[in-house]
Amino acid sequence: MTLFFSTIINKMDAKCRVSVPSSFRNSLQKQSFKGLIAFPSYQNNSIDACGIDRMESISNSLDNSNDYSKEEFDLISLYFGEAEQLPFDKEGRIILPKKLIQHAEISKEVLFVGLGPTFQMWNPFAYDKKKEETIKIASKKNLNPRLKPIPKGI
Amino acid sequence: MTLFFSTIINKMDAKCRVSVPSSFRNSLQKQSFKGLIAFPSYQNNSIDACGIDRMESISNSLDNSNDYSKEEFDLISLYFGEAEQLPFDKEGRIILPKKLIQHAEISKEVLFVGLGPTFQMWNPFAYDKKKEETIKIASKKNLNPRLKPIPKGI
DNA sequence: GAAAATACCATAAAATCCCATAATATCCCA
DNA sequence: TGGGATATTATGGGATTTTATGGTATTTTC
Repeated sequence: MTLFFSTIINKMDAKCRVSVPSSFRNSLQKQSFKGLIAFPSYQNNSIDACGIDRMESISNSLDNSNDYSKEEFDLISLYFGEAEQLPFDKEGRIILPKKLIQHAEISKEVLFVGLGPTFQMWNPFAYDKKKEETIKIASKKNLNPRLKPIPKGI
Repeated sequence: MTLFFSTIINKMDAKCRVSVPSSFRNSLQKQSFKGLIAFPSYQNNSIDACGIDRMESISNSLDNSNDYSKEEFDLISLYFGEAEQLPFDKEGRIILPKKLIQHAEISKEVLFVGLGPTFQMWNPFAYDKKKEETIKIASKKNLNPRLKPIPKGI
């Protein structure tokens, strides 16, 4: 299983090319499609992304399970429709499509943030704002990042 | 299951390299990612760390669970973003990123302390202070290490 | 043929490898 | 059990490779 961590900012050039951070790239390169799958997040101005492996397992799970609600099914279907398959060039860059750039309001810099099995791309400024908000809400509601018990006991 | 014990101090060099104590290293080397995952602790100026196996287990339980509110999920996502995946070099060292060095106020020496399924990295001075405080409070409240927690509000 | 997309090349900075050494720890056998 | 032989650590520094980022050339598309 591939997990994505950390936060990295890279530059987007005039051709809309961005280096995918090497720590992300290396695991994506090992998958059957050498690149990433990206879609506009429906929750905020960011781009959701993952490797083809995850898309395949989601697809399998959808195909084999009746436990998804109609609403979930519809949402996932929407995601498939809006997904873009972005291959790496020789240097490990992708080309960001205009639709996604507009959705995330990206201009010169792209912030990559790992979320475990997936990651996101942001306008760095927007990410900072989101981060502050998250912390504000968490402290107001007295949440902490302590995870609920881990089932297997690792 | 891997457990980390004991306290070891190692030197950090000019390239920010630190040897991970061999007793910690051996179990981490056996996991799918040869290295460790490190986060800034939200409770104090230390660095929390564990192996990839633990992260995979946490990630799986998150991915399959509906028990988290959106706010909790956002907060946990933040922590994934602040985590760093630090691979061993051939000598069994990691390179500490500046962000983590600053968070833990580390300069030349790194104290590793095992906490069972996880471990921490500290500035040795800060750890001594924390240790003293912990002992002071425990003796005042006459606490003892035991298996079951003492009910809150005592 | 013009515009867009893609491949190819170049470079500085950073990360990583590789080797060397000294200090420990561990082994092994009398 | 002792103590020399061997292996493993921890640590340092130079050499090499990778990464991020440009730019130019070539191919594709309509």
